[in-house]
Amino acid sequence: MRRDFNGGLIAFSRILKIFDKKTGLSEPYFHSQFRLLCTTSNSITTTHTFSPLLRQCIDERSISGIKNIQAQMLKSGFPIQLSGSKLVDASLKCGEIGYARQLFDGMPERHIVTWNSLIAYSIKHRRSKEGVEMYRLMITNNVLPDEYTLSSVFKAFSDLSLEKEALRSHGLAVILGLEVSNLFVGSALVDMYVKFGKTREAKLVLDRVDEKDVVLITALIVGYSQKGQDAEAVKAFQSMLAEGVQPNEYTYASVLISCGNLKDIGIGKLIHGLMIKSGFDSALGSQTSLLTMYLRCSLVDDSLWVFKCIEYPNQVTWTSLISGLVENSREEMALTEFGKMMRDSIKPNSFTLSSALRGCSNLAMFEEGRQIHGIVTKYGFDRDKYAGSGLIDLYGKCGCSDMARSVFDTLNEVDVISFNTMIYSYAQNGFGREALELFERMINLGLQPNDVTVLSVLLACNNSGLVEEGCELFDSFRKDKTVLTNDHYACMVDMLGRAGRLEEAEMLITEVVNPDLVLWRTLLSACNIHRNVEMAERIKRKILEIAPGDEGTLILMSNLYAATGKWNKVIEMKSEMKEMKLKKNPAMSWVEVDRETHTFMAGDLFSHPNSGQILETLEELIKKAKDLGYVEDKSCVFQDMEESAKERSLHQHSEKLAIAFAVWRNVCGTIRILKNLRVCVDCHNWIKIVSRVIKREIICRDSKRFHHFRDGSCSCGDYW
DNA sequence: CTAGGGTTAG
Repeated sequence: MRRDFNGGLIAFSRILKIFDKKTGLSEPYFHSQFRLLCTTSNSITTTHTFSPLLRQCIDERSISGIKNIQAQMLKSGFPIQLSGSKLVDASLKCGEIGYARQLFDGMPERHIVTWNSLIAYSIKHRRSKEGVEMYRLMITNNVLPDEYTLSSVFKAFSDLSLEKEALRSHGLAVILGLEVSNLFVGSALVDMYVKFGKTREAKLVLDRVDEKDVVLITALIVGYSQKGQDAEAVKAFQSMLAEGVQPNEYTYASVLISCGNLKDIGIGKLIHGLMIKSGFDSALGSQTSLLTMYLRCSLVDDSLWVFKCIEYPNQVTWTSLISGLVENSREEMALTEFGKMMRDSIKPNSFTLSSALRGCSNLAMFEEGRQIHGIVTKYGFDRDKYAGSGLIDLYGKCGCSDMARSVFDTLNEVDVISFNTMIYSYAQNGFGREALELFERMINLGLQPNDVTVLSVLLACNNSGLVEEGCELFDSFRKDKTVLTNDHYACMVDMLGRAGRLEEAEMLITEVVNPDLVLWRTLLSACNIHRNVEMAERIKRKILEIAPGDEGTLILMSNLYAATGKWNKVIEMKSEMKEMKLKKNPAMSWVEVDRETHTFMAGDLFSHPNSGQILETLEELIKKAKDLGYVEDKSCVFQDMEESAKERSLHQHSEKLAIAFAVWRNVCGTIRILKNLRVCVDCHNWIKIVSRVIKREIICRDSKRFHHFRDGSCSCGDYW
């Protein structure tokens, strides 16, 4: 025993010299540690006697058992602090941090393991604040942190964004030599800098660590991947292989996400191969990332194959599949998979629900979307901003901006994206004033608008004929040095162009560095509306330089020539289109009746099973509309034909067929139809009157926006 | 007796 004391003394004084020099810690620290060494070496027999009993208490999670043992310890004359760390550890393992803390506070001397246990437990159980407070207490009590303390406390610093304190403790790790020699400390540091968003610092730490292992390198790869430095992530992965460190499921899980972001299917498939070879292709986390990678690269079939191989997909796996399918325009399949997920009793989260909702809104599936709204409510995500923006998007795209607004108003937290979604809902439904009001509120709340906000606001002005407001806003955005894209310019060109300010619109395009097809075509379409053949021909030449034989351009020109009676030019355009083997997109409309979608094509009177009843209803509707003053507007027939044939062709437009069908099926409430093209003037006039005839609201979503027809007028104010 | 990394997102 004496020798032990001496050995301990020598060792401690040696350490003390080093510490003194580097940390300035004082003698009392040395004495306290030394006394602890003596007492713990005395008490070994005691703790050993109680160890099996404590283990039993832990197994049974019995805190009363622990208190029993504590009482016995006291009775046998041993002060708690001698075996306190065991009791603290056992209490923590029973989940009783309160009692552990009570024990801890009653100990006049605490072994470092006791400190570490409490700190680690607090941080692991989302009580980082308490963990850090303990850590500070430890320092002020002159207990020097060790590798265990540091590797847990760094996580708390990143949780609480305590960057300054983190740097001080990093310094301590450097002084103690733990940064380079202990992998736990090293990877905790790398992870911390990653969470602070400082991948450069993380890399510097990694470089200093003596012998790198898979966890350390993976922590860095995760950082690159999450910060969008995807090329760096792949590079780190490659150098890891070169150094002979074997990746594991965590490594694959994150590097594959970067491959997906890079859309680098070559390296993605190579890594898939490595995964199979090393057997990590059966780990759920890496399988999920593999699935995501294939979906990001638009290889839907490969991703479905991966999914089929997964035995027990979890919430994240399903969510990844559903959102990826929606992203790849496979909405129907996404909704089917969502149904399967629910049948498998896998709980959805707000990501799952917002993806499923996006699937519905892309297809304007109102009823299906309402069902999912029910699920949102059931799982308590009604006020969640992710699920909420899915709902706002759904109701916006189904033409119900008031319902969208009531969702928006109940959210418990709003951010730029919730505002954007709501402003866009107003914009596409033509509620410009409401959109602008919301935009102002967003600014007052101090939220920084992004490119989507700017586009939504301009679109709102455009769709409501608020040309002056739109121009003013656009000027202010330009002055603010907001980054304006071609989409923003296209919106302005459309706004000015449709208002007949064609020269101004053309001037605006000259500002754009790289004017694209859409921009010119927008202007061309404005020329079409205002029958400006001279300008249109000029624009047409410009477009055909960028995109020879552009289909949309030829169609627009042909329509313009038709509208101005230049039939020989029309024939010229048509033959050119024929030569290019171009066919006009057929005009189509959809209507959902009893959760079933029916499709109608212009001029197609016979393919629907109920075409007889539909035509009968249509004739009746046209007759009643005529009684209220409907007259065919033949200016939108772009073919050279007899007047009566023109009328017949107008009567066969797809939206008229769809509405007739909905009326025949006696759809209750609002009739909602969808169109792939813009609604024509004649149909617009007709639907306005029909809404009065049937005393029902008709909402029509065309390729650009919504029209709400009610009691003889339309929400667009005849401006679209 | 105490310690480190991952996958879903409007």
